[in-house]
Amino acid sequence: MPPIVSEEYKVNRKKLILESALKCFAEKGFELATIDDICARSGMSKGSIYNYFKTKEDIYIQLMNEQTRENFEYFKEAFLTITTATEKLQFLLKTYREVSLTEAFKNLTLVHGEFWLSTSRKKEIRSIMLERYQNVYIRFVKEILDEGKANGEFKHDFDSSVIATLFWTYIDGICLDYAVIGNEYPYCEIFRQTEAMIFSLILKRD
Amino acid sequence: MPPIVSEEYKVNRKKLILESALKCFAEKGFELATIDDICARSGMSKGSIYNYFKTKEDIYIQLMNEQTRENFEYFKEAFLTITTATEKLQFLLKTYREVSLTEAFKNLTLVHGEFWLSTSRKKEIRSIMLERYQNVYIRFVKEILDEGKANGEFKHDFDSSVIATLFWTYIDGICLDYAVIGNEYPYCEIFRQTEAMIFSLILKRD
Amino acid sequence: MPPIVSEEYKVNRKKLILESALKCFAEKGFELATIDDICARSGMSKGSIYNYFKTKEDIYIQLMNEQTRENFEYFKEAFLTITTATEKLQFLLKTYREVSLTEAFKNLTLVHGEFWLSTSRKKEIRSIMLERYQNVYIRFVKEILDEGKANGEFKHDFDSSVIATLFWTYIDGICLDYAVIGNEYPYCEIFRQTEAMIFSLILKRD
Amino acid sequence: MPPIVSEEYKVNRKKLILESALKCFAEKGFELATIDDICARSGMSKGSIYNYFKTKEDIYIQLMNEQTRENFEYFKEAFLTITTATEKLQFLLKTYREVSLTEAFKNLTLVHGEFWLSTSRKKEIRSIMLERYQNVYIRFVKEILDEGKANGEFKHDFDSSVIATLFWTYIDGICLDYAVIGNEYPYCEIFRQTEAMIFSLILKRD
DNA sequence: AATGAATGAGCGTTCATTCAT
DNA sequence: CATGAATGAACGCTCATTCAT
Repeated sequence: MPPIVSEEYKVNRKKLILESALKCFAEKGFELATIDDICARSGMSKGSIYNYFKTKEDIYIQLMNEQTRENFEYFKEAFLTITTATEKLQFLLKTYREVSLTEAFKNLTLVHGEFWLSTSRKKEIRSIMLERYQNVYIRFVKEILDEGKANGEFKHDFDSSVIATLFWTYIDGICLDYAVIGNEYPYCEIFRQTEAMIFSLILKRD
Repeated sequence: MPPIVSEEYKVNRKKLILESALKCFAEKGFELATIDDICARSGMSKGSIYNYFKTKEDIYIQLMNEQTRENFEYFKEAFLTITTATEKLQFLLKTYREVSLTEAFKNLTLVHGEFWLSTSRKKEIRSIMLERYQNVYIRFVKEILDEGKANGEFKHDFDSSVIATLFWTYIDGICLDYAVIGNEYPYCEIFRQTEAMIFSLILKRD
Repeated sequence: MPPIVSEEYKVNRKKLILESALKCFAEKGFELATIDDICARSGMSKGSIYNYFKTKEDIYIQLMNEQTRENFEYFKEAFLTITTATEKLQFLLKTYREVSLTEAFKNLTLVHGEFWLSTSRKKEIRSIMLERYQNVYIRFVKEILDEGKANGEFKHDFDSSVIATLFWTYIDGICLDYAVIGNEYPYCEIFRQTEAMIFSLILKRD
Repeated sequence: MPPIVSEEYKVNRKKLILESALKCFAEKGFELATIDDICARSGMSKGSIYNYFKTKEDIYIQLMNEQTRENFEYFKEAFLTITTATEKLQFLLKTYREVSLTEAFKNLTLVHGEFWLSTSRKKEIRSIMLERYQNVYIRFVKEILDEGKANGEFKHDFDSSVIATLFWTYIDGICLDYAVIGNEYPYCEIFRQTEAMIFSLILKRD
């Protein structure tokens, strides 16, 4: 009657699969990475993996959910000690600027990109992806922007929804191109320039 | 032994394959489109297609070469009657702004995106893609920027290489997100805003 | 070491499994119904089910035994108040004629059919199925026929073994075709006609 | 431009696959026989088989079409020299009676039976099977019966559609039970008895 | 040059059964 | 006796590429 294995055990198994999958996806891309690859990496059997996840796609979805959750928890945690909207936005940008440089993040970006693209043709996951995009990513930045407006930090003559979209579009563009092109990409300059431009759109001029 | 079929014949066959492939890739994506799809569309046999192209990838590469060539020929042609660098850049942006809205271009963007991403993992085509990126795309904008600098239209305190990169990064980001998200994406505002920002970086203030 | 759980408990558990299995088999067919389906329906665990039954096949076998036992108990019970062989046969036919029309029985027929067919290729269960066929089904009708002969109700010029076989062959054919074809099958006419024919074979003419 | 291989070559390949499939299906049943089994038997590769057939199901469907076609061609051919409806029906019954005894036909019956049963749960093939049942099997017998009515050979007080259905129901029942039970089944007596009964339903009494 | 039949490794997924706890 | 996580062989099917004609 009591569970045979602890909840913790199961959580760890799932984590193991997700970690292994992430490595595999990063290495070969989502499509090219096989369930067998994930088995080999995790040391688990095929059947076991399918006990924890419904499909290969499901692994990706949950992987992204986990990552997104961790990301935004990290930001929210940090924001407890940050009072201005300006600093929050700076923190966000700084985080992306710094993490983008790691090899792991570059691989992750490629996987995300691959999935993001495939989204447009796969009806079933499209809504999941778009919902997360709108309700997590866009909303998060929009709230900072609105806070800054209310604060008096930011101007009032911009549509925070549009600027939030623009924010992520630029981040997407930068991360993607950097992930593909690599060190030849003038990453730092582009990032700095973009930050400056975004702030010039929203900050009140002195 | 003279060739049995004329050079022109062969060029036309190749063109037919490329056109068919383009439609197939746009419809289903590069990975999901099959050689059989291309056969069906072109009315040619598999063997025939492999006479003209080494691999499926090769079809894509040559397709992109052709498209890129046509694109920039179009721009160069147009530039014959455009004298200022500012107007050239405006023309470039306007072209992308307008074409991006077409369904066909959105599908094409997805295919390019798919391939651009996969580039990072496939050694063989990586150099081809990067070479084109640098020597065609970046260079083209860079030359306009440098011309503007020389002209006195633009400021001198920016790195035209960086701004050219930034230019395409933003275009990439916008086209990609728009292609995936669709009509919910505030395409026009983002595009206009981006244009304004780019010009604010390079134009001399009055 | 006395048993930890009562015999009654075990009987009930078994019954629960058999009932759940019956519903699952009827719904999806024997092959397509999974042990997990049966778990879900019964609320029991996989391990538990395998404590009571050796294999999935074993579940079917015991299920059929139970059903057959109940069937013939029902008939025997009813026969206590029926004196003539003619009426017994009529009762038997009437029961099948009426029950065949229910959706549940149609699904059951499909499962039996599926298993009956597979019987011919599976050595292990073949003898079980054939034994039941001969010693229960055929014998039951044969005894009625012999009783009728002894009674003077029926003629003596038929082989009761053959007629019993014929009886079930026709019932099989009718139930099966009706179960597959559905409402387009002229069920009533076929059944009535068949009854008439069988009786014309065995009844003494006036 | 001309086909690389002759039409005849392709027809033979298809025939080879169908023959191999039939043997595999007969040996193991449709579900349990694998495409690999068919490959092994035919000496062809998996891909090749899928060049000729869309799915495993498709192999079965075409196999049955071919068999049905051959069957009824055989009957129609024979009927050219048979003038009375009575004799036609007798020929039909005789053919089944004789062929049923062969091991090959028994196996075939099992495969047909398996598929016939599965029909009820598979929407996609249901219509194909039922259409063939009604428009080929039932119609064929019905036409003989109507011919006999018109001839004056048969009575007029029966519904030829119902009797045709009854005809095949009995044939189905007999073939199936015989295929499963084997030599213990009193095949000849059952068949003779059934023939007599059917004719007693339709023949005018002297 | 054109054809298209042949190939076969490879894929994601299923599921009856086992067995450590 | 109960549990349910683990197993892994097996399946139908795909598709880029080859090559005999």
